[in-house]
Amino acid sequence: MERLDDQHAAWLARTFGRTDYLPLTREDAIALSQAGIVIDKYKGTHLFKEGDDSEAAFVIQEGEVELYRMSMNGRSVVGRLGPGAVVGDIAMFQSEPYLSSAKAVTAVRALRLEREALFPLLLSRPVIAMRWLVTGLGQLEATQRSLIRLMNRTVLEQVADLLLVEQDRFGEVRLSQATIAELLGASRQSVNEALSRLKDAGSINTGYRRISVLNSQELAAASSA
Amino acid sequence: MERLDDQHAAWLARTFGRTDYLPLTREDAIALSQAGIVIDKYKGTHLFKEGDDSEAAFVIQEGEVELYRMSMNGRSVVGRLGPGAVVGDIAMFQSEPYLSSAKAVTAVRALRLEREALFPLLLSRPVIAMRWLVTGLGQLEATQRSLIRLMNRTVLEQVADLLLVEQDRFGEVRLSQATIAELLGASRQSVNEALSRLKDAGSINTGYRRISVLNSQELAAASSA
DNA sequence: CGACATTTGTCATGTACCTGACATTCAGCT
DNA sequence: AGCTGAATGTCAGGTACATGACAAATGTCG
Repeated sequence: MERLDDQHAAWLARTFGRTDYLPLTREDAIALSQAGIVIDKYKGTHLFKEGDDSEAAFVIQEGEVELYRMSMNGRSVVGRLGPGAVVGDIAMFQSEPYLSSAKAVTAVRALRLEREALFPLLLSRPVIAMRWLVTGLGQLEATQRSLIRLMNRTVLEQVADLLLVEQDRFGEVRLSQATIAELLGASRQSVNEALSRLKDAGSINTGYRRISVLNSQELAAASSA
Repeated sequence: MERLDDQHAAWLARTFGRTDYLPLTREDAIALSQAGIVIDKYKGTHLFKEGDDSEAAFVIQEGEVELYRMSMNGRSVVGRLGPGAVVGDIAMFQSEPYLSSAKAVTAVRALRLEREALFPLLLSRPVIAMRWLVTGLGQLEATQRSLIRLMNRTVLEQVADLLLVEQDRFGEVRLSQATIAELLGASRQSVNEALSRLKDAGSINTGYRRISVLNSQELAAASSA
């Protein structure tokens, strides 16, 4: 059990709000991991839903979570979050119901932190509080980027920008065109057309649920960032 | 001088990341106000510009600040922030240059906190760190709302939503149509048309640089939130 | 008070994008 | 292998919105 804790703590120190200037001590990391419980969610299930009482926040450890909100005109995806990110904290700190839903798009493992356990922890462990702050501000930055991506831009430019941001270290983006369309609030047809054009220009290559970036320079130019 | 400090401290306790569950002691508030210096900015001047080295963060005390980014297609406004809000912290915590510009749209008074002073303060005063976190998450929430407002919505719906969020306690919004258009990333003409329609429907009244909300219910319906 | 700047109201034209519909291709499963 | 659901590719028609160009109204300042 001790060994498992250590492993978990090391993981947290590496990924949760990672900064070079805020080292997380072993004690800190263990305190964090012991303040919550690890939960597993199957693909497609919800961590929480819009309107639920915000009892807990979640630190994602494995998998990907989609934050979205429903409205009369369908779903609006606010963001997709991976390991190291925090979800559900906004509503919890504001003592209001969750304002968006969080769904596991893959199998997800997360650390669930109840309000009652988290607050004392943050107040007694400043480094954890700072790290939490850093992850939050990281999300704020990403959301600002999404905003900018949408404003004053054609679908072609939006797609180019999204591909640049979303590509992994192999230059690949593993999303269906329908998903990309949802992230951008555009129609799948428009995304398809944009991708075709980028492909014709030689900037990318497309496949089934896979897009590979061939020329970042050209893409950046096409995004008119 | 003591009295001035007290006054300042009381102000900070009231407005900065205000929560009912995290009381800011007088010592905390004074420590915060003494960690930085108060600066004044004339209308139209910049607190910082995109690309500048991120040396400091600012807590707005009076006035309004506009956060925006330039691109090939013109300005994209990320947000407008008033008293109690924090700007410039994202870049500072990430040790990167500012990624957006902050301009005073009115005369602005702000508390300027250098990186070197702020970090020790946050690490030694957990309540301040938590409050900082709360303001950050509040901004994240507002930005998510902006995102949702833009996605899958017509200009009419966007305008209706904006008016609901932006109205003061007298039901008034003091923005020019051009400014609203910029906030939404739409054209002034479209905003004008949307406002005309809402006015015809009796939901609002319009004047020079002023819009008064007459019927929030109808507006909410028109926003299809 | 009158001159000027800002803001609002309205038109005409072009186009990017959405909706809906359908054929084709791909991946996973038995 | 063959079947099935999911994802991609493509077309036609309609529309919301951008752009550009003015006129009218409102505020501001000498």
